[in-house]
Amino acid sequence: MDTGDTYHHGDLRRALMEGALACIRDSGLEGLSLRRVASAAGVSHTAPYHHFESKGELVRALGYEGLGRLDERMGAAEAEAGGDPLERLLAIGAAYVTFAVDRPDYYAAMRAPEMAQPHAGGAVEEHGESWERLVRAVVACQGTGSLPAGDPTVLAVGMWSLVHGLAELWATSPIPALPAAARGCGPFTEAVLRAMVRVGAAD
Amino acid sequence: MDTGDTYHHGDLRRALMEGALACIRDSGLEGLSLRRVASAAGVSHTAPYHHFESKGELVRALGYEGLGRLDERMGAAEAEAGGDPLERLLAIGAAYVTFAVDRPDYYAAMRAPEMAQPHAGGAVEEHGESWERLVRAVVACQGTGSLPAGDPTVLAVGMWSLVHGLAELWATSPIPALPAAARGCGPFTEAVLRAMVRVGAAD
DNA sequence: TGTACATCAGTGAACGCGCGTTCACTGATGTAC
DNA sequence: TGTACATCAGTGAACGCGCGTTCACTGATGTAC
Repeated sequence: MDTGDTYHHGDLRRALMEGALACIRDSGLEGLSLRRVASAAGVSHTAPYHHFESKGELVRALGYEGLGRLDERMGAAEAEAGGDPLERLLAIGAAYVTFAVDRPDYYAAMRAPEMAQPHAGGAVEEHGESWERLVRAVVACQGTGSLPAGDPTVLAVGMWSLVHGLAELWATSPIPALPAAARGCGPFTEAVLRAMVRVGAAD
Repeated sequence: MDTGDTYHHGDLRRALMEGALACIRDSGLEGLSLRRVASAAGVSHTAPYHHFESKGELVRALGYEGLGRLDERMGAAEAEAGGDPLERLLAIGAAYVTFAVDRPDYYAAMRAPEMAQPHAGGAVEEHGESWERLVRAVVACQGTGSLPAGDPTVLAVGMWSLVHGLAELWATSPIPALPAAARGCGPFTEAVLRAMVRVGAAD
């Protein structure tokens, strides 16, 4: 009960990851330091090395976890959206932006330089499942004619860029300055996505 | 001729900025250090303080210069595109992506945390001229019916997000991994923009 | 159930690093008379 | 054209900082017999 609190910590690995996320939330990815994380977990600054080979490995662990969470959110949103392919596509996109906005900690870790380390090939490959989910959704839309025919990966890149950029703009805060964004991130995102997807329509 | 090379340097301020850009190109924004830049310019590491109050001011100088260059490029592309509003809009967007891809140094500086410093309100405000250029282009498209009616800022945010995200994806290198991107950044970007702008069209 | 021992998960001291920044300085340049 | 002087733009030594990482260590835990 004396040393029990810190020694043979229940799950220090987990605690370190949560602490690191909090640290990123507070001071950004560049403010993340192993020493800070360790001290936040109430542990000496060398203790993390029993759970992560290096700082980079911690970041990578967070990044991969984030990728997983993101894909879960996208999957859940897609399922909730019902049967219409375009609605499903929009739901996926909106989920991406929402995730990035309310989990900036994971989002930052996912895009950390350390994530490019293991094998160059990079993010699309890491985002493998999500990317395939997106392509599938685009193809489905093409099937019902709600998106024009043609190379689906080109449209998928467009959609990916759109939500990625939107998330980025929210994060760096120019968007909240817009009057139209007063309705909040979710609704505004949906408005933008719908507007973009209707572009060129006869209306 | 002896000390002439370094002492009362022709234009050390400029040399430092160029050195800093090179440093960012080589090792990214987080690899930028005043000491490295100074030594690359062949000058003691305290010399920069006669030209910049702090490291942050250097970064900000680069950022604002980058914003200017970007807007010039967008303006030139727009003018070259001729009279059709949609072509002009596409040219603006393509110029954004191209700039980000071939001047990653400026692009990084523009999005540096130091740029948020002066007044919260942020990037859209800094991007003031470019943002207005974009909105004008969108309104023109709505005028000729090549974009649907409605709040032009929503569409402008969509376009901005699209090119911003596309630039980001090129930079973090998932895009080059796509087979469709083999044709190169410029043509691929144009294909994506055209595809997105045709979404929903009767085709 | 006890004992011996390997392993695990902590500790604190120490290392070397590059960094931004301050300081007192000095030599070159430009200007007023 | 000369001289005196202010200013400008460099210099090198020094500061303190937080960082990642290594090291030898120690006490707790789990396991084999």
